[in-house]
Amino acid sequence: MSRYEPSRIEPHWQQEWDKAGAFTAKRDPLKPKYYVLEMFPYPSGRIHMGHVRNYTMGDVVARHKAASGFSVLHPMGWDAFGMPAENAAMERGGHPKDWTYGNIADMKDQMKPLGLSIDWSRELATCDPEYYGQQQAMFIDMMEAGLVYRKAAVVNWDPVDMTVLANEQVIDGKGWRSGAAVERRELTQWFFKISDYSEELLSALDGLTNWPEKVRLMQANWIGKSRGLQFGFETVGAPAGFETLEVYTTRPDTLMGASFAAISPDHLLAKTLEADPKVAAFLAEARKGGTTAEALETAEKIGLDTGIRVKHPLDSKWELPVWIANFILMDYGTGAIFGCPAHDQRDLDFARKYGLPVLDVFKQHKDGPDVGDIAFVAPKTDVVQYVRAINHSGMLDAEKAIDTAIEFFEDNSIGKEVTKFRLRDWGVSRQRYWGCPIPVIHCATCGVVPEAKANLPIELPYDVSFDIPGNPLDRHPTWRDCTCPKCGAKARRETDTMDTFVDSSWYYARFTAPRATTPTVLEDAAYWMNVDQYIGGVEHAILHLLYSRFFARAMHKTGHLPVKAIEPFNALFTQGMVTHEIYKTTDAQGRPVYHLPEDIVWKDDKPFVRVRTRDLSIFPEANYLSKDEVSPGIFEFLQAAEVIPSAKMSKSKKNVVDPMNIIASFGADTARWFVMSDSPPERDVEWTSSGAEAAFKHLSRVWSLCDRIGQMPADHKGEGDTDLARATAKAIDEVTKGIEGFAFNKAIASLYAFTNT
RNA sequence: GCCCGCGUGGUGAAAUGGUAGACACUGGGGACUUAAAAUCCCUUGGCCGCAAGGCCGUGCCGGUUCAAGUCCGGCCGCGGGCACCA
Repeated sequence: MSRYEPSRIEPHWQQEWDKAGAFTAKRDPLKPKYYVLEMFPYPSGRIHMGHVRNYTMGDVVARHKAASGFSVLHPMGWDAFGMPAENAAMERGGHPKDWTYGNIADMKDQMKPLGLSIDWSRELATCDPEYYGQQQAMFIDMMEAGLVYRKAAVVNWDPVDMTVLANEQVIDGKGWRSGAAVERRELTQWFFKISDYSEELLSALDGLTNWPEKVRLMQANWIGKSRGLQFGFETVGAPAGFETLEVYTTRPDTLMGASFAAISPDHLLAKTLEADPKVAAFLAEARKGGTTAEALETAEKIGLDTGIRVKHPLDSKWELPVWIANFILMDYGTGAIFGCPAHDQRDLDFARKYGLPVLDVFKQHKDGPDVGDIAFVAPKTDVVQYVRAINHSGMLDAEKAIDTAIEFFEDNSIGKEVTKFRLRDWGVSRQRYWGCPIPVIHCATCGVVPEAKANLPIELPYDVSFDIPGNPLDRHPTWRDCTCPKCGAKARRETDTMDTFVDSSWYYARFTAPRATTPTVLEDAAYWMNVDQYIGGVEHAILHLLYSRFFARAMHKTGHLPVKAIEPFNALFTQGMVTHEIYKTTDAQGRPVYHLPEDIVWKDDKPFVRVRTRDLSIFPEANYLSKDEVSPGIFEFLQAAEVIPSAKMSKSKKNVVDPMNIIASFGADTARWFVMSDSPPERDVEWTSSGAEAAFKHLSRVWSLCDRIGQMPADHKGEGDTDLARATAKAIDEVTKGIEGFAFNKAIASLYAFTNT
């Protein structure tokens, strides 16, 4: 009888797999291929249970497919650029590069004992010049293909750190690091023309039948297609060049309820009027505050009457005032609207504040024309009674009324149907050091010129310092200074780097030929693409996946991917988090105090802190009290405690379970088994030490069971036992279905049932 | 505000429209042991009953069906996404 000793078995087999190159992906013309990919990690330095769950799912699929006769590609890499490395350099000194590569080495050491079937020969890090140099080559190709351009855009600017901040980095209108009030600034930035693909990225979602419905919906909403009418108001008293004012509306059926027109503070007309000090003062006021959702939400609606008038398109004697209003967005529609207060809440708020008329289009308000303070927005699917209609009368389906209105404008050549998308072009400029340098050069005579491909990669300089705010590339003269690849004159290198989402938008393609001297090798890409199964967190449902879908199309256009790979992920699975229950109270100073459930044992309805007799030391970071220290206070503590059953694991809550400790105590298979059991994989799973112990016990039982069978005489091994044969067949069937249907919890349950028989 | 998803024991959860609660955790009882740990066995939705057994149970109210956790309509609650997008 041997004992189940994972610490002896696991390293042994991991070495054997390594020696045999068991997981090295090979193009095999005799086998169907299968590409399984988990979203690659950011090298923070520590793996956590979420990683274990994510990679175990992929590993189960990869091993299942390999065993089913597929030639499997299951690679791993590092999403290695980004701000944390720079923050670490600023806070602790050192260099982002050293910090990142150190973390990669540490994390790889932690991942190895998990025994994943990964082809490590294809490992890549996005901060390798070998990787980002190819990204630069593609950037240049995309410039030539007209998919990249520069334009001025309004951004969140932190005046202390001297950098652009992402919206998520602005908290209450202040920079998250500096605490300085964020300004809206117009900067010239680089953009990818993702909006060229709005229609296609939207319609192709229908073909992604193996993606979660939820993700497809979120993407569809993000792309945000809408159909409407665009027309020009004839202006009265406007400056030269503004004889008409183009507006866009999705509700032309309410045009007879118009009572004003409004333009964005960023509208060209507003800027033209800025010579007027009153206008200038208003625009300054309107531009204050960040561009974040919160800032916009709490901002009060303010406006200024320009004195300009426009003629109603259906009645030239009817004139409407033109206002500049802070709630009109420049980058949607034409940056100008007609205001219909009765049937749009924003317009109503605005009209009430400035005393503008409110005209009801529908017969909604029996007691009179006043709609009060709540606008009536007729759902497009409703049949409504129009009292002020354009070219029809009485009851009509709102959708049809919109159609007839558009028809009327088109028939009279005074407007046309226009489809708009919410999706904006992707701004990729970052004023940061630790990212992929944008490979262009600013030349006094030639303008903006792409770097010559022969000069790639444009490597980041190592000798930089982070002791003063701002982008160190900006103040690195020998790196910045260069010669123009076109005319040979002295020129200046672009110091912006790319958004790290660019790095992760094509790594799946690079894995098919990770050492190639071109971004991809079409032959390899044609064999391995698409990713058959992609697995990762829902938090990437929109940005990463949308950018990747765009990038695959751009890579096809620039000749780096075959046409079959334009939709790169055949199937997507979004897995839930690993959470951990926690007891929370506050100490005398009001600071939160946390206790983990495994600290506490209930006995006769009284809790006391667990004293471990076995030296498992699963949670060395938790504060254990010895028996003598068990104070009566623990009872009061738990009485007052707030129980948070599914708290996300986080350092501040001290409820992080380090996979390394679990592996040390129970082995990797226990950790893997547990995170796959219990909860359906798309849902959060709650980590419990009892559950982990149960997983270990079960694996031990299986071990001793096999041991006993091994020692049985041949004629007692159960051959010919029809009940056993039936149970075996059932278990195989259920496990197969469980794996293929991403119901690992059910596969595991059926294995429990099998060993219980 | 708009869009989407989910409500099943003490807990995590199972259940092609067909015996609700598989499997696991926790709790209770027992065996082994000087004792404990480990291991094994029994039990564990609620109520009534000594028992055999019975009744009630999938958020709430209705509907379809021979049959509803599952399908349809309405409510309530929770969670997620988007949001001055005209």
